[in-house]
Amino acid sequence: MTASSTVTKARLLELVATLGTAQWQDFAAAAARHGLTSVQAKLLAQLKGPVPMRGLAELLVCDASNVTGIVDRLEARGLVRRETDPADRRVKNVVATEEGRRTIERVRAEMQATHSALDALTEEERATLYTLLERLRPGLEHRA
Amino acid sequence: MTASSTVTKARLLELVATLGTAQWQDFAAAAARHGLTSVQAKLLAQLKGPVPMRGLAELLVCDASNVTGIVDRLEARGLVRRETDPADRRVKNVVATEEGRRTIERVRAEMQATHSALDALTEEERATLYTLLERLRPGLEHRA
DNA sequence: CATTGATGCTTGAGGCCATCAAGCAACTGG
DNA sequence: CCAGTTGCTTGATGGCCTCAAGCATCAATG
Repeated sequence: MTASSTVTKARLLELVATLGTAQWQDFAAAAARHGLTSVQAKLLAQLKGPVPMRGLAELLVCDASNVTGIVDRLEARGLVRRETDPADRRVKNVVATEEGRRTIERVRAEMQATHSALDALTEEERATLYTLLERLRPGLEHRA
Repeated sequence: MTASSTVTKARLLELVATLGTAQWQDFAAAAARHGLTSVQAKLLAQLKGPVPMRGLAELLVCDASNVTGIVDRLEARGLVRRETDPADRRVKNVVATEEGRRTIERVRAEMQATHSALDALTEEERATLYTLLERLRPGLEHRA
């Protein structure tokens, strides 16, 4: 049993990795069609409301100084805006402009490969998949 | 039903994305502990046998000229070797050295977050998850 | 053969991503 | 008011990535 379990686990791991990169490339390709790099699109996707630079660095798991450049480029295209926080003038809150929101929404809609992949499942199967994946989350996320 | 189905689909999509990036960061962190960038590790992971540069470019979905640099850096560290193909002297087959194989094997083993996440499922659940994910593959992969 | 074309790889220029160290501005506690 | 902390930016350095151009080799044709 240990043996067969190990095999299943290794294969499952590989499958998850394969699908993960396929979805990522689907996302990157959709973003590229709108002149965005994947990281720019990912940042834009996080902006449901105003988020300080520091918060973006944590969401993207990278250095804060890196965020400066990414936001610079998005701001230069008018997809994003910096607003200095009135309560603490050190922090700059980043908000998506109307065009930024429209753009990221289109990117999401244009992830055809991902959408068609999910369409291959019935609603019930999607629910099953969801609960299984939900159980994976704690193990994957409690890392720095 | 359309409405609830849509909600489930959007959430599922987001969950898949979240887990995908979490796993990728687990991989990147493990690679970094061995002084490898994520792309270098990913390339190394593809080398079950000799693979020509062109083939690596397809596997990594990037330009061939990019592979040159990545292999250069891996070769400089002795993790990989270029062998010119005897049948066609234009092609260089890349093979992992013994150290390269050992290194990537350690990286795989050290993906603690991923392993512990999978340990949260019973073997039966893993099997279910596997078949569900397997059904997603065709939709995700038949894109250029 | 010799030429023409295609294919595999590399090089160089240019741009983005990523980190680190250093710095400035603004808040905070005493 | 002053020392320390925090949020952001800048500059240096290096890796990733693409495109255009180039060299070497192979394959097909006359």
